[in-house]
Amino acid sequence: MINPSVSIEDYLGAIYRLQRKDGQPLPLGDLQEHFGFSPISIHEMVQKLVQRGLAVYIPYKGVLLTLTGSTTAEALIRRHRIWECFLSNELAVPIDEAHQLAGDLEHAAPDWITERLFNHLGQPSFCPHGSAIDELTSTPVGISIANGQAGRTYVISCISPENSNSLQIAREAGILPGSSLTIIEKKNGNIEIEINDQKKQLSEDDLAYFWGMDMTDGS
Amino acid sequence: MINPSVSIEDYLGAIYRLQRKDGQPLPLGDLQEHFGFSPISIHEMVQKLVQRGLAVYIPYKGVLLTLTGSTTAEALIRRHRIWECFLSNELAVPIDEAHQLAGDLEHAAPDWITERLFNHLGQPSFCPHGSAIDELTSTPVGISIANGQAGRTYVISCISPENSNSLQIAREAGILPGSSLTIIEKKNGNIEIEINDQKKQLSEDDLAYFWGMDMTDGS
DNA sequence: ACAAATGATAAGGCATGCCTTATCATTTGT
DNA sequence: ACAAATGATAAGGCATGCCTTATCATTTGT
Repeated sequence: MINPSVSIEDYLGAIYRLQRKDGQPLPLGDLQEHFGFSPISIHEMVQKLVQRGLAVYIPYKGVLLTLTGSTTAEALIRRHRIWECFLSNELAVPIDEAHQLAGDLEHAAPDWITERLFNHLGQPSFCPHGSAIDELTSTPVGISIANGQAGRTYVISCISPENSNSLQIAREAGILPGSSLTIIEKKNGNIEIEINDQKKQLSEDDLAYFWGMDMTDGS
Repeated sequence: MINPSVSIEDYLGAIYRLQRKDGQPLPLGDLQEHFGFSPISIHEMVQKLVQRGLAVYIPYKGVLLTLTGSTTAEALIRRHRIWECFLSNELAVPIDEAHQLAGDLEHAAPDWITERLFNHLGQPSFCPHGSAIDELTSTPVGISIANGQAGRTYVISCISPENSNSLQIAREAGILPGSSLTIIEKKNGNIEIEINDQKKQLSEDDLAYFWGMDMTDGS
């Protein structure tokens, strides 16, 4: 409790990231999908969070973080994003690998070290995939590219939600915050885009991870 | 084995650092003193190293690392020292805290990341307490200050062996590699020194951790 | 409204890395 | 050479975070 274990921290982070903005409890099924553990293991760990006063569990509904849980999760995610900045900006690690490694480093480095790192990095505002470091709960800027219109060009603001899958897709497609992305054509679940002067086909589901602002002239 | 656990790595590192240069086995008592675990736990873990082909155990004598064990330990210690450089040089973390934190980070970051960090840092030759990064087995330069002579001035080359105790003493006394240290007087186990224009009293045992070269004029 | 789907929970298991207690073997000092 | 000190090892325990199997409760869709 005083020192949450790595597992406890991972659960806190997952709940924080997966939670609904409307304050509704997060179904355990969502956590199960996220971690790939058995429902019983998820249930056990949630009970531990409850015991430690980090979460509240409403049977048949889901989990909610308490204020303590939420605060702890925020500190964790802040550490996570600062490490991502370091790995990406200073060591040129691709964003999907940076995300994964930050998941280990965030547990190893205490807050005060991470704050020094934050200053060392020049107090960046955003992590490499575009999430804000100081306003964790801010919603993505613009619209999801899956909802974009053919013929329009969008400047990517962020990749959200941040997970191994979305960041791997981003790396493979070469789409980063700041990239200009043009929608060429949409047809039955697939979208043809132009990015970095290259034409690509991506599924609507994959493009839902990308958020951006319409930068087409006159719009 | 393919992925040694944190504990296994810690044992490898400890054995490598504590091992005799003459190739004699390291008594388990030394490991016990280092970790503060029970003799049985030490014995159990050593058996695990043996099972994994990382060490050889000679009953009533001690442990020896195999080639694999030695190589793995060297990679670990190299990672350790590179992280120490980062924490000390870039984030201005005191060397004793850097040592401790590096003990966590070394397990979290894989070799390839650490190599990028090494390059990012400008391929430093020495870690903050003066141990070589590329020649792990090199013996300290000069003599141990505990064996120094009154009236002589030494430039500190390194603090060895590197452990929480020695590095904490170094930080508290303000002694770092590169520091000039003058021995004022030696009397019954205590040594009076001048460092950074300040006079201090340290025990012979504590000063044994510091190594340096005699820089007195004309010597 | 009721069956089917989903969720909760009890019981028991496993690996890891620690622990204590107790017994037996070897080495060491005088 | 023999007692005392040290080391080895067996047996059993504990917390953590996973697992499977099985049973019971609630919610959901039609």
